[in-house]
Amino acid sequence: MTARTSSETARDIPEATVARLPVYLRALTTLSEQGTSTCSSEELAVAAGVNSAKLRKDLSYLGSYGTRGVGYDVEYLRYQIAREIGVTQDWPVVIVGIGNLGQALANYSGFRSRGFRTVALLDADPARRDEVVAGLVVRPFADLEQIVHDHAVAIGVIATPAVAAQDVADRMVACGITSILNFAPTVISVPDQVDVRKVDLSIELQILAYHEQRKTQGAPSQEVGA
Amino acid sequence: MTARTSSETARDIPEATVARLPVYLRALTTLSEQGTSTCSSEELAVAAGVNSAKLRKDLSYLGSYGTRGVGYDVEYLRYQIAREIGVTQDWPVVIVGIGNLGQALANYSGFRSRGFRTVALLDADPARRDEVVAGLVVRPFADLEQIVHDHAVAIGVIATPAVAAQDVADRMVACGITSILNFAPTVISVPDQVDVRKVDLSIELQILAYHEQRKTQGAPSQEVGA
DNA sequence: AGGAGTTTGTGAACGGGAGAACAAAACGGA
DNA sequence: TCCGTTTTGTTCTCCCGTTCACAAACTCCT
Repeated sequence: MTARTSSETARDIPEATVARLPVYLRALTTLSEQGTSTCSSEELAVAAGVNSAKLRKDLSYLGSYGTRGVGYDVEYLRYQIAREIGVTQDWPVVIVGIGNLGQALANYSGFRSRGFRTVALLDADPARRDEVVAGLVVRPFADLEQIVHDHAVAIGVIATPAVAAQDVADRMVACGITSILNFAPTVISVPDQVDVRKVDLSIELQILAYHEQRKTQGAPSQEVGA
Repeated sequence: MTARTSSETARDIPEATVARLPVYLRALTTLSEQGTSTCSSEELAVAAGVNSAKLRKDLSYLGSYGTRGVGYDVEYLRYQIAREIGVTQDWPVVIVGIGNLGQALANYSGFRSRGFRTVALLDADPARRDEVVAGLVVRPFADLEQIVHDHAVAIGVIATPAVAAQDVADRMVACGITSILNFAPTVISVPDQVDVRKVDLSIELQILAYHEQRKTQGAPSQEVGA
C-alpha cells in the first residue's frame, strides 16, 4: 500500500486508470442488474474487456475495497468508483449546437443516468429557436452566460460545425466553464486550467480503415488464410 | 532512416501514430483550404494540437516527405497521409441502429468527405422500416448479409442499444465484416482478426467530471487561485 | 561559390503503463 | 486450532510512447 494521508483518498490516479473507471462502473452496474452481489477481479475484468491484473492495479489506486479469497462486493465497489469519478453528484451540462448530433446527445439517456443533467440547449441559428428537443426549448447562444451562472454549469458540450467551435469554446471559458467535451472536428485552444476532451467520429473510422487496408493489402486475392 | 524493403512502404507504424494521422490530415486539409501551400512542422503541429517533435517523428514513419530548411508541401503531404490511412479509396459502410445517434451518423458529412460511403441503414424495429434518413431507406436487419455481400462492405457501425450490440456484432462478423465501430455502451467480443473501436459518449463526460471534481475539491470556497 | 540561417529527421534519455508473478490475507473444512 | 485453497494487492520487469537535442541538409544572401 502506498503512503497516503489519512484525511483524503489517494491523490495520484494515473490518467489511463481514470479513463477505465467508467468502464468498470458500467460493468458493475450490469452485474448488479443481473443480481450478482459478489464478483472476482477475473469476472469483472472479462465484463469490462480488460486484463484482470490491470483491473486489480487500477482498483488498488482507489483503496483496498476487495476481500482476498472472496472478491469484490458489487454494490459497494460500484458506489466507491462512482464517488471517485464524481457521478454520485449532479452535473449540470449545456449543449451548444443542436444539429443532428446535438439532438442525439440531448436525447441520450446515458448522460442523465450518470448524473449529467442537461440544463439547456443552445443554437446560434434563429431558425432552430423555440424548437423543443428532448423536452427542452432551444435557446439562443447569447443566453449562455445567464444559464451558466444560474445553474452553476461547469461542463459544456460543443456539437457545432468546426468553424464555430473555437468561438463557442472562448465564450464558454469566459462564462466560467472549466470542462469541455468537443465533438466539432477541429482543435480548440483553451487556457491551461480548462480541460478539453475531443470525440471525432470520422477519426475512429479512419483508424479502422488504416488497419482494414493493411489486412487486405498483403493478400493477392480475396481469399485470406489468416 | 530505418531499414525498409524497396518494394513497399514501412510496415510498422506505431498505433499512437496511426491515431494521430487523421488529425494531421484534417489540419492539412484546413491549411490547404486557406491557401497555404507550404508549412513547417511547427505550424502543422500547432494546427493539429501536438508537439512538433512528435509530429516530425510520426511523419518520419511514413517516409521523408519534408524538405530540410523549408518544411512540407501541404498538398503532397496531405495526399501521402491520406494514402497511408487508406482514405483515398472508397469504403462502403453499413450503419445498424437508426435511433437518434444512428441518424446523426447517417447525416454526418465528415464520413463521406473522407471516403466513407454509407450504403445502407438497418434497424430491427419494424416501425422504423421504410423511413428515409439521409437519403437512404431504412431496411430490416435481416438484409445485412445481402448488403454486405453486394457492396463488399468491410466496415460496420453499431449504434443500437447496449442489449442488441453483441448480437449485431456476431451477425456482422458472420457476414464477413472485419472492422466495427461500436457506439453502444457495452463491451462486445469478436474474433481476433476483427478490429473493434468503441466510442462511448458518457465515458468522456465522466472523465471530465473526475477532473472537474478534483479542481473544486481542494478549494474550500468558490474562489480558486489557480 | 561560400557561409549564415532555417528546418527536417533521428538517436538517446526518460517516464508511464501493461502484464507476469508472487506474497499477504481471508475463508472453509477437518 | 491448523492447514489448504482462493483471490487480492503489490512488486518487478519490459515495452511503448514522448520529448529533448543535435547532426544533416536545404535555401538564401552576399
